[in-house]
Amino acid sequence: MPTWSPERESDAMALLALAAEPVRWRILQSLAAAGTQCVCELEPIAGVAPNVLSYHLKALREAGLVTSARRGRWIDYTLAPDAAERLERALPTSLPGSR
Amino acid sequence: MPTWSPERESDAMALLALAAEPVRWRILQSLAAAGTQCVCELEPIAGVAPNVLSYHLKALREAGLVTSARRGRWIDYTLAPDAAERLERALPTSLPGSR
DNA sequence: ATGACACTTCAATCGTGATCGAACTGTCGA
DNA sequence: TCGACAGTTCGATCACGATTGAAGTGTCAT
Repeated sequence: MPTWSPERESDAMALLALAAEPVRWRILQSLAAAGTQCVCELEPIAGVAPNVLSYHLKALREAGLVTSARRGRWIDYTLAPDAAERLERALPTSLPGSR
Repeated sequence: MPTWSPERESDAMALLALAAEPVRWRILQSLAAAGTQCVCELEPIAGVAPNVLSYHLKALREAGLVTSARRGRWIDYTLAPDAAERLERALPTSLPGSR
């Protein structure tokens, strides 16, 4: 079995669906640009209520696109190291040969 | 006016939403691999009824991701030349400086 | 000119995922 | 230990896009 497990098609679509949602798109973009940010910093960027933001952050977490760590009262979110690569590979136009 | 207009954020999300749908994802992937294909060739790949396929093809057409041309009874679909590039740029993790 | 074929369009229904409101957990300061 | 703060979770509702079924184009062969 390969050390690197290929993303299945359904995973690819799920990943793209995650990125296609406005709130999550902005979160990912902001994290990609700023590195690590706590939820309170993401809130104005996302432009939604805390519970809605939390809902989307959970989705991103469960997909492994972001990681979270508590720092006192706050919780910091960071883009997963392989997030960009996984998203690129999820595009239907990315040729399968090029990893 | 520029021949190439920058993709707005909302366009980026719309583009990703198009690619995130299973039927359209397969269409795009197949066209990216095979070049040009008529609807009857896409039908088994998409795995849906003709009218549903048509619905999705229309969405891709209106987004400029594919082009269509009638050839006798058949209609050929081709991936737009800039489709792959536009999709890559639509990812929230693609840095804005690199075009 | 008529029927078969290849595909599109339209109106109506259905499902899924995003949002809302409220309650809950965990952390810190006074 | 009490209250305020930072986030999360939960159940219910809503909205929107995908599907369905049927009717409508356009093209070719006979």
